[in-house]
Amino acid sequence: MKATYREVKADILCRITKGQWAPGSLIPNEVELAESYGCARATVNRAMRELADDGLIERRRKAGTRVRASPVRQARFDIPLVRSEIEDKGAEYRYSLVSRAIDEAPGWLRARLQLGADAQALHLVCMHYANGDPFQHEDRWINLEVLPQARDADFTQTGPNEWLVATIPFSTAEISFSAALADKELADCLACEAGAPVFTIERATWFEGDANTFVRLTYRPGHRMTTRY
Amino acid sequence: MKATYREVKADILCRITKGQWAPGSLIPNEVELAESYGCARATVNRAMRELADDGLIERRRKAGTRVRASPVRQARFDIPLVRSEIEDKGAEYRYSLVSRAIDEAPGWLRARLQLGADAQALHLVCMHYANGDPFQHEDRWINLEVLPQARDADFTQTGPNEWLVATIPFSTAEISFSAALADKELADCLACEAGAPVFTIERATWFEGDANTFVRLTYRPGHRMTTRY
DNA sequence: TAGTGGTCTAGACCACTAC
DNA sequence: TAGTGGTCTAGACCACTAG
Repeated sequence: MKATYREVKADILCRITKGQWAPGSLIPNEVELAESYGCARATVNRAMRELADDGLIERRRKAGTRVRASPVRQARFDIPLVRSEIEDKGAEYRYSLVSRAIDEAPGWLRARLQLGADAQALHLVCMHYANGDPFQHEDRWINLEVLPQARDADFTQTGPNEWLVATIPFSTAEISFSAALADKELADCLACEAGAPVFTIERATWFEGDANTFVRLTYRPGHRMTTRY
Repeated sequence: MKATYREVKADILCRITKGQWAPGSLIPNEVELAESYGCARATVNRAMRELADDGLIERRRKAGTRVRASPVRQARFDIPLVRSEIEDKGAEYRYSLVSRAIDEAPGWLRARLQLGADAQALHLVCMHYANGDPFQHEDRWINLEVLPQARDADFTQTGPNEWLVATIPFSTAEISFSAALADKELADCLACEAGAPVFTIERATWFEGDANTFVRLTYRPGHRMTTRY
């Protein structure tokens, strides 16, 4: 009795996993549960809301709450700065600038970021090392129309990622994961063979409607992103 | 005045993105915010709690609430059933069983799932098609010690995924994304060339401490997982 | 030890929607 | 239109922890 919302949540979860409340079936309403747990309705509400957020149950006004027929599995990944990713493993982080150039944004980039016809972009290629071993290759474009100060920033000592995090408070992003082949240049940087399969993350970010940067991060062969739920 | 928690959340988010509250800086406490928004403290609390869940702020009792210095970017992916993934695109789903065998679990699988030395496993290879085109290759192992009924299940018409979802109410999982090369067999199934880079998802699931299944899902070349935040 | 967030309550009103 | 979840309130007490 006098259960906390955590206890209520755990108990409901338990009943679902044990099969007591089968997939698709209706769960008692909040008032009934509050009575049976001896707590306030708000407490049950919070427990149920979190379960709904976790994708385990489905709630609809008037229709009540049901156990999801096929639970929506959600994987949640943290996308840290490379520096933290490496240092958290206890490895030593090193950064290096491979190349820097200012150019008109190529067509595919203009399309992807919805840029104007003659948009100027800063193109950086960088490498991130863990204990001296190639860890991640970074191919970055920065929109100079929106971030003209990037032109004068020094990217020889620290990566553009850290500069951007400090410069842009927050932004929305589109992120995608895929597999690619290492071409000759990438293979040289990552110290692997050309034709090796590599895991890549692409991310485009916008701030107040304007695209400010696009980056393709390529990990050394064999890299995995792992999570639990 | 009389703001809802959504309005409070939006306003705080706005102040952070606009740079009014810089990364690392202290945010007014709940009581102060409640007064300035003209709402109850619980309303501010809910807004702040959600922002903390989203990784934008950090809260500690007594120390107060701060804007995260480097926001933990979190990407959330839905991992749907392949069937839904395909049908949601408006494509026609088709399933096909490639092979079925019962064997001792190989060493790597026993290690990965912490199985006993002579564990029996059902090994299934399946294909999922979208509008007739190869979409996903499924290489699945089911632990027969825990799920002996899988031995008699019919996997010629529907995939093991749907059977498992119906059989196991809920389970914990470890999921990982990586890149691989298509070998000859995979290439034949996916109608691509051997040596093509492919995106793979591996998932192991446990129910009450016992591993019940391991699956490697391989998508056709060019597949992307995308999300926004 | 004092200040902050974490949680609970009892009650209220509202918004949606299945019937 | 009635039943269900969604949200807000004013107040209370508790748990943690920085100083």
